[in-house]
Amino acid sequence: MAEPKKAKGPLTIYDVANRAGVSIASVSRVLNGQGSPREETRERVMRAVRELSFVRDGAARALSNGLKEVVGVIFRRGGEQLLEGEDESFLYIDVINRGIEVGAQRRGFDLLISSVGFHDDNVAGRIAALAGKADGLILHDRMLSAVGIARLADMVPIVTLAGSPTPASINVRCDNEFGIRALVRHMAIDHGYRSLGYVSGRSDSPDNRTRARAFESEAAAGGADVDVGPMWEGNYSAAGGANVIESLLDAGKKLPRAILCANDQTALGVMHALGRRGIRVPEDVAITGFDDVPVARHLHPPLTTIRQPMQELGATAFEVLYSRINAGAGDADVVLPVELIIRESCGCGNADAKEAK
Amino acid sequence: MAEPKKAKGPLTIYDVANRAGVSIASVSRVLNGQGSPREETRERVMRAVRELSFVRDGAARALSNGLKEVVGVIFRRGGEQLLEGEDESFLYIDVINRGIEVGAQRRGFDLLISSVGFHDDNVAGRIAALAGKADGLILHDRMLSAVGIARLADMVPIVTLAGSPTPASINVRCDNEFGIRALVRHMAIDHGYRSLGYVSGRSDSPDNRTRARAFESEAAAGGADVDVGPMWEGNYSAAGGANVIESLLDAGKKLPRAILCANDQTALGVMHALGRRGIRVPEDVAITGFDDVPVARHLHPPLTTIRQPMQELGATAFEVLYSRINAGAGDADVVLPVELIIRESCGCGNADAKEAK
DNA sequence: TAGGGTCCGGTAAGCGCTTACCGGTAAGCG
DNA sequence: CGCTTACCGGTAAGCGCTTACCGGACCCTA
Repeated sequence: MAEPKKAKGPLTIYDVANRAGVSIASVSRVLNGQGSPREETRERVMRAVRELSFVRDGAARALSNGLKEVVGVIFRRGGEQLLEGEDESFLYIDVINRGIEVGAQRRGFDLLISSVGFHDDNVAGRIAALAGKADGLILHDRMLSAVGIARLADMVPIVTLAGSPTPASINVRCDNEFGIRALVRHMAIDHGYRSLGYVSGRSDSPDNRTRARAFESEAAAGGADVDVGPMWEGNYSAAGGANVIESLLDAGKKLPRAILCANDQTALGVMHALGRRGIRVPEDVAITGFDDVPVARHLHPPLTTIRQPMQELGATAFEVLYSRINAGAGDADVVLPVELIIRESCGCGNADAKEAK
Repeated sequence: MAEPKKAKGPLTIYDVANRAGVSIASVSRVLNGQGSPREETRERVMRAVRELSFVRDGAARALSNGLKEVVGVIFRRGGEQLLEGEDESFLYIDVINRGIEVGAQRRGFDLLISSVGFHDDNVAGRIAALAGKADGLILHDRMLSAVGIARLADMVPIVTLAGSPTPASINVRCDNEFGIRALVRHMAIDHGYRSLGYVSGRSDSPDNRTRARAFESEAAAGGADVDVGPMWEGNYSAAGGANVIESLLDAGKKLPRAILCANDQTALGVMHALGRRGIRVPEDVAITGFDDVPVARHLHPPLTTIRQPMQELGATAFEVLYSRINAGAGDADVVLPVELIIRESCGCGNADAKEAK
């Protein structure tokens, strides 16, 4: 009864070596494709591995190699409402994360994800813990201040998404400026709307600041009237967008002919609020979004928006990080192109033909 | 120039010990809250940690502790179209994953995620690799056969989602049967529809089989006519749902008064197809979904469906896995309750009042 | 003041793997 | 037939951390 079957306990490379009648070094070499083991040796090892269904322990490999083959991704989750099925913020981040994952897979990396709640204290601690488990980190928008990033950065390589580059980190984003300008031109020139509004995102978001600035500058260039100001401040959420409309209307303001929204979620909220007040889209007020999240095409009317290549954004973020991990250099600010997606909320006729799959 | 600042290279516990003038054991003890270090010792260690912004290496800890504090999640991603912004399957899995993540966080675990494409070979290899990096695995629907699971299971603890329990693994799912029966009753009894159809999901999915069976049995109990058969076979995707309708119509079949769909995605496709043929929902044909993904409420008309507590499903899956990891036992089949969400696609009047946030 | 009990904190082993290094065997050559 | 060269494969060190074990310092009691 001392050793009838096995000592159990997770298998190690020693068990495999025993079974195959070789040394652990040989097992390791075969498994890594290093050196040039004799054909017979390889066979025996592989057979033993198969028979025992052995898998090397990732932690031990990481420790020995100095490479975990894991990248951490960290982002904020909605709010308290998370558990009530709220959809805020869901899509956008998840789509990007999938892009990261696809990119990572190509290099044999896996994604370690971790979210923090809006009111979490000790965000830095959570991030640091993640850093210890990964070879590099990808931070979504607004996770950490520049100094926070700097401190982190001499622990592990950092890439931020939709943030701003810092001396210590690389940033990946889409061409916000081009997108907004295209939207403004479509509204002001193609449709001839003379009054425009912009429902902003969170005011501390770099993406949002760029968008707002581009909006004002392009609208001015087009000679359109512009509505901005504190009443137009949203927060990237549907509720935020709805609020802006509600308070504008409650204050007796007249809405502009067309409203650009900081992102699709906001546009969704805006359209809901408009609907509740009996204001028609696009007949009374034209609406546009930004992002082209999957749901955008299912809204009523389908949302005209800017498509961010979200998957690619993620994949690129990973690739950039990967080369950093391997001591590679590269640009500090990577910008991906966007595309104008015309549907109906801007006032264009039924675009089903173009949208049909 | 031999050691002006530091030898660089990632910090270790030795660097901290040096700086604090104590031994590595003390550093470790302070960091883990083990033993009872003198106040002064604790202070010095903490200060050194802060000054160096030191973070323990996760791999080394994992190796030493025999606990990685990581759970792996694996799922299939859509298809080739992934990169074209297709939304198939997105929501459902992502929402569950977030639930897992929230649950994991409570225990100090992180999520290691990995997807496999539909046509990937070597799925087992990918899963095994993941297993090596995690303390346990959560598998989404249809990742592995029962024998595959059995083999995996003596490597790490396994929990499946929406699958079937096996001797070696635990399964977590929602109460499909109850949900479908509630839907059928609502359609057959409350609305009095006498002919019903069911557009199925993938035929190899346990969830789908249960739903189909419940549909037939409850419809029979209600004395309604039932349309089933090979022409009604979908695959959980919007395209699949649309196809069913197209081919039914092309074959000159008459549609039943109400159609239940295996999930919301399918319902979405069905509604699109119906719309293209000029068939009104719910006036001509009533439609229902299953899942209540976030987009369901934004469809036209808003979709009547069954709400799965998706976040909770995920959180529960984690919790179950966690207790397994800690040698705990527990039920092999965990079932969570569902809820009937009545909106308008079933023929009920505008339900905005109930749905308004 | 000596013996015994408490606490702290240091030393060192070991977690499972990779790999530098080295010794042994076989093949090649003169 | 003896020596060189090549090629495998084994031994052991070390990755960064946790913790069992042990010894020293200090305090209390007799």
